[in-house]
Amino acid sequence: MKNTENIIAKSLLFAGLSEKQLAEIANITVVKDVGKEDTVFFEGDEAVGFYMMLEGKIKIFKTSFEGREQILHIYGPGEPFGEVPVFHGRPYPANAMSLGKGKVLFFPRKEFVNLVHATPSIALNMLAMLSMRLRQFATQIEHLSLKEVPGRLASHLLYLGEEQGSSEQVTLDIPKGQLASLLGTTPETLSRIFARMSEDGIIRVSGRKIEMLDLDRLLEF
Amino acid sequence: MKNTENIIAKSLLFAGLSEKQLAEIANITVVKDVGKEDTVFFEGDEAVGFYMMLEGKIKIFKTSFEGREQILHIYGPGEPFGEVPVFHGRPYPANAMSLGKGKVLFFPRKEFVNLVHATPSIALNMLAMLSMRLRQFATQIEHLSLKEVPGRLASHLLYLGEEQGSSEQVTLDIPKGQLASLLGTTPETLSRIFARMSEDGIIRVSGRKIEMLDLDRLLEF
DNA sequence: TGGTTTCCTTGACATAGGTCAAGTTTTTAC
DNA sequence: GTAAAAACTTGACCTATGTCAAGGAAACCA
Repeated sequence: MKNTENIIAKSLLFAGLSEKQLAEIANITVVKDVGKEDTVFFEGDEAVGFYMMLEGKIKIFKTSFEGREQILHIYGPGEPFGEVPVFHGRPYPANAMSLGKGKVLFFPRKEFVNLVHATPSIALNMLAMLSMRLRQFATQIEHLSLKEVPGRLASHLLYLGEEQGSSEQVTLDIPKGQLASLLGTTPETLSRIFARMSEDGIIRVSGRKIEMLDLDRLLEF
Repeated sequence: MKNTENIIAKSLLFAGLSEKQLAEIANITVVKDVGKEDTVFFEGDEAVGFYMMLEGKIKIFKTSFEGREQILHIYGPGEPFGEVPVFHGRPYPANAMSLGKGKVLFFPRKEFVNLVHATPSIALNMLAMLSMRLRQFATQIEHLSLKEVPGRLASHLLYLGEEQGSSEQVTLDIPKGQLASLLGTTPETLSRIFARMSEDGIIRVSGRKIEMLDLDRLLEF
């Protein structure tokens, strides 16, 4: 339970709260273990609350009738998910599935709404959180509509570079098939683009490690 | 100014507030006239506040390097826009351009943030607002990635049908070229799909009026 | 460690939809 | 009301990327 409170305290959502408030929050939550490929909720399920990742990774995604999948987000420790329906009472807009073994923290809707009413700074943090997500979505829409797959891949690699603090090499944190789904394409196409970029001397791929050999051309996409 | 307060009072964002609170809100705002194709803000501009549409329509959009455009939203009277940067201080994530003559209401950032701090129910309304937008974005991403253009058009027509309370005929509220940009395609492709659906007896198009002749097949997309 | 399952890659192929260009129609403005 | 501008349509063409299929590599499990 130490770990749980630690993650809550460090999360953006609950930043700036007092010890006492944090304890109150931890109090209304329930920890759940999730196994690999466990579904936490399905699109259309009634939303009884939202979650925060404690350990592991979760993907939020939509599925087409034919079975193709588009990942909307991948979240890790400290990041909330499934919070959208909390504020207007409709069902979950997408599916949530664990990418491996892990733990999630569940916040029951009613208790959390009370907490928000009583704690304005949570509301403001949540506003900041949702704003960031809207911004991310706007970028994702832009990329899907206006960029080709190589451009989306380049953006993602550069993003990983920033996140990992390296402009020379990055390590994919998800399987390539999942990356394809995040970029709105298929594993086959992604694989071909990795191959082409390698031939062109822009990157060098070995497993999940990617060396970025030519940042200029990567930026051009 | 009567009209202005009326629109504020009826907006979802300020629903449930007292007369006095509404007057306070109206007090910090400035009305601006916009002409056809006036830009209200550009992507990357520093966000000094946000807006609410009073009269007319505004499009929020991104542009690719080559000049193609993807519309993210089209808003009408009573709907706020440009509010995302208010809550985390970064620049506007997209462009806003008027689709015709109209009026917008400007809310300076600082004053509005104070108001939100002082009025928890505005924060909660805003959370509901942003949640709805996240949901819309999720749907838009789903459609861009997982549906073909005919499917996106069909969804849009059915959506207009609901909005206009008719399952037989709808009237486009924007030019077809703009609709193409909203659906993430080009005018040429959209035009062809209109033609094809007409040939197939699914719809009948005359100018901006569209008769939906075969709802079943429209739903199948 | 060996075997099985999952993941990734590559080839062949089909096609949705983008681009360029040339009308045609509709709208706008004087 | 007419001319100019904008919006829309249609044709020809091309390419990015999806699908199906099969082989290879890597990861996982007992």
